[in-house]
Amino acid sequence: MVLLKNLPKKTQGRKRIEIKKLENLNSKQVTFSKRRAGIFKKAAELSVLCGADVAVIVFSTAGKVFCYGHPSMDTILDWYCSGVTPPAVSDDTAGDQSPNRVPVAEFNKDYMEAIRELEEQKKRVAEVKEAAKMKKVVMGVVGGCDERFWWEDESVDLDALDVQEVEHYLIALEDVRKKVAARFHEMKILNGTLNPGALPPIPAVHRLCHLPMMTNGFSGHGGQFGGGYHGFGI
Amino acid sequence: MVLLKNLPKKTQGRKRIEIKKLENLNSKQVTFSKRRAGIFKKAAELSVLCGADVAVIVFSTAGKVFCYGHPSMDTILDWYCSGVTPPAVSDDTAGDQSPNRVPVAEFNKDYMEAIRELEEQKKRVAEVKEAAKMKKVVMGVVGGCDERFWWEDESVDLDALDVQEVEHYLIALEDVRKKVAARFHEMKILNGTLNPGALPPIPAVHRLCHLPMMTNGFSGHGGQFGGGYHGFGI
DNA sequence: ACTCCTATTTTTAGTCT
DNA sequence: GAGACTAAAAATAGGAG
Repeated sequence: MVLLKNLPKKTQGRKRIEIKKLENLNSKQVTFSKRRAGIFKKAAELSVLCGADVAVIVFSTAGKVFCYGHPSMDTILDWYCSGVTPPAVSDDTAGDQSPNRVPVAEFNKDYMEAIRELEEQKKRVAEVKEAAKMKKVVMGVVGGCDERFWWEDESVDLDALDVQEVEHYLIALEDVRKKVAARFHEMKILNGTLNPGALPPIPAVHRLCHLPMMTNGFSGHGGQFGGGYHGFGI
Repeated sequence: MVLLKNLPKKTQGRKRIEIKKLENLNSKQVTFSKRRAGIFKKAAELSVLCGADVAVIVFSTAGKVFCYGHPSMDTILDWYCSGVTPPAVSDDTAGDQSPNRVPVAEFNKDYMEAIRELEEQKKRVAEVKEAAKMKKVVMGVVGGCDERFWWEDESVDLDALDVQEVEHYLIALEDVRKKVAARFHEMKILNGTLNPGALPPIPAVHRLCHLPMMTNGFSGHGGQFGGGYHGFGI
């Protein structure tokens, strides 16, 4: 048995609305923000819960773009556009047939694959080649292991590197930053605490779906952590 | 005053779940279906309510693809990928700045050149890998901090960190990146490669390629939900 | 535009068919 | 898998700061 008092209502609460174009500019903007955040959150949850890979792109009427992608926008669009079958997961359902794919446009599949492979190779070269140097420099900032190593004597001095080395270094570094940033964004989205536009965006990749030749792609598939998000206010 | 009888509950109703990978295959599939539908519905509602243009791509773990797009998948991806500016629309909200759109030039890297470069890189990879192995071996012998290159996916488990830790990590990284970027810029200037003041040091954070464009945002949706949808089982 | 609030609507986890 | 059902969880409209 519960006795319910007739308390005065503080707000009228949520109201049902019809799903039709909102005419009021302000409420349209507010709704856009709220629901956009809602969709990104749902997308992130879907990817975590079900191991699904998801991309969401939203254009506001003002033409501003917002997107979310796991493991990254780049990866999903690559898969989608190229018709490449994404890697199956171990606990995959058996008896899966080839995915029905919707080729977005004509493009050169071989070219895309070559580019992707090339970028991967480049990345590996850059990472491995600059490994020790990179670690040294980063350790200086991040701190951590204070052991001394054999390579510490050769002080990693940025001045000692040539332009190309520094550039490689920078590219690898940017890649790491992307991974961490992506993970950070995803965590915030899952957290529901995301403040759109407040954080540095994940650099997206140049890609053409319909044009004959593809991008030089700084491809760099966002990495295994994914979940990139960027946007710029409504 | 309301008297509530203690009726026997027919089901236990919805239960709270943690947002983490679902281990049970069946419930994962069911959840995938339900939530996927939920996201598509939300996307459609967003586009109707706010006149937004939206695309959603979902890959199941089985590699099957599902997507929704308004006005169409192709349109959204074209806009997103190419940076083409869609026609403006009267309905457009004021105050749109149509900011620095990055031209998508630089796209027609020649296929042959890409292949050739790929071969070159492949050759280098072998030797660089060898060098890396040696370094690792030496590191192992030296002992102490037995971590591998910290930025390798295996050695830094971002999933194991909480939001604050990742944020800290990110800040530190960004710091390093800035230093390297500054050095890079300086070198290029010294090199004569770059005219002083010509460009900001590192585009990283500004390197978005698909910058805001005007949407045509035509809301003359055929039905309540425009957009296309297709998909075929999990 | 963003945060906080709360009443209400909407979604969905679990179960059965 | 796909539907139907229920009750609890989550999202959100509207208002205030």
